[in-house]
Amino acid sequence: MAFSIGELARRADVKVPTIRYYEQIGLMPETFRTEGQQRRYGKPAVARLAFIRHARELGFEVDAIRTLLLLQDEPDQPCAQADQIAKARLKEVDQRIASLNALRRELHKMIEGCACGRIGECRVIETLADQTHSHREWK
Amino acid sequence: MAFSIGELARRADVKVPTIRYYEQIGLMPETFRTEGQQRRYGKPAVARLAFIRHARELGFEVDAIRTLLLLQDEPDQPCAQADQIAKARLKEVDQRIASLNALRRELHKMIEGCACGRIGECRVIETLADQTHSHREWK
DNA sequence: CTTGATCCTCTAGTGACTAGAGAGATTACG
DNA sequence: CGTAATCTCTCTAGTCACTAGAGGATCAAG
Repeated sequence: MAFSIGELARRADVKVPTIRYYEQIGLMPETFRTEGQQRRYGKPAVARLAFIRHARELGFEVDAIRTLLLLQDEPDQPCAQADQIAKARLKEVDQRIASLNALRRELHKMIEGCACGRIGECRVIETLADQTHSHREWK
Repeated sequence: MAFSIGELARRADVKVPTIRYYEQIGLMPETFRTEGQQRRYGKPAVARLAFIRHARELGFEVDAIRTLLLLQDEPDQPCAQADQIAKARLKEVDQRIASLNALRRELHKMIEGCACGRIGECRVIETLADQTHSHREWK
């Protein structure tokens, strides 16, 4: 039922020291320990940790992830902030999807054009450079 | 025609020391200088820098960006590697889009549900946690 | 030709890990 | 039960991609 930090690392595909680091900065809660002070975890820790990993891979900062986890941790809190946080994240997510789609199209074109031996007119830079300043105001 | 590093920073929306840093690590080419050793840039620098900024925002590592810029810099190189690089990036981009879409749906649901005063069943974690290990093998 | 903004280099600090040392805990086998 | 192999513990230091600051030079406007 309860497993070690190494097992958790394997299950969530995150390195052991990273887990300890996440505990230190408060992303993962402090967990219970054995007599000899070794950490033991249950299944929820796997989901939470896997979530953090994915969110990081998607480029969210730890602070943003913290707020997302807060929504999860306290589902009964009044909507005001939660709604605001969710909306801000949504906006960011939409922008990222749009940018990635633009890049996707360009890469696709490059691969297509590749059939004839040369990359040819490569417009990767223009694709991403020309997205007229989409400043995200939340941090 | 030629402008300063501060002007470049404004146009590409990147901080001045970051530009110098990019030059140092070879993402931005060394540029010409004034008598007094101050850097001067032309328009292409703006596009390149804006591209780097966007790519970084999308979570690409500097090394990945370097390879993308290489495609741009040498459009006549034989297809073999270029094609491979483009394909690897495309795969990654597709995965990111998929993950972001999943997160998007969840956030949307949360905001919808918010109308009635509570967040209720929040499944943000499950959304991103359950994406069965999508190891990217390129670095 | 001065003055204030901008630029130079260099060193050091930040966030988010990642690696390593040295010591203690746990588990698996005989 | 003993002991060897394999974790795990804490702590310090290193990495990557910036970011900030000191101390001084240069530039452009008046």
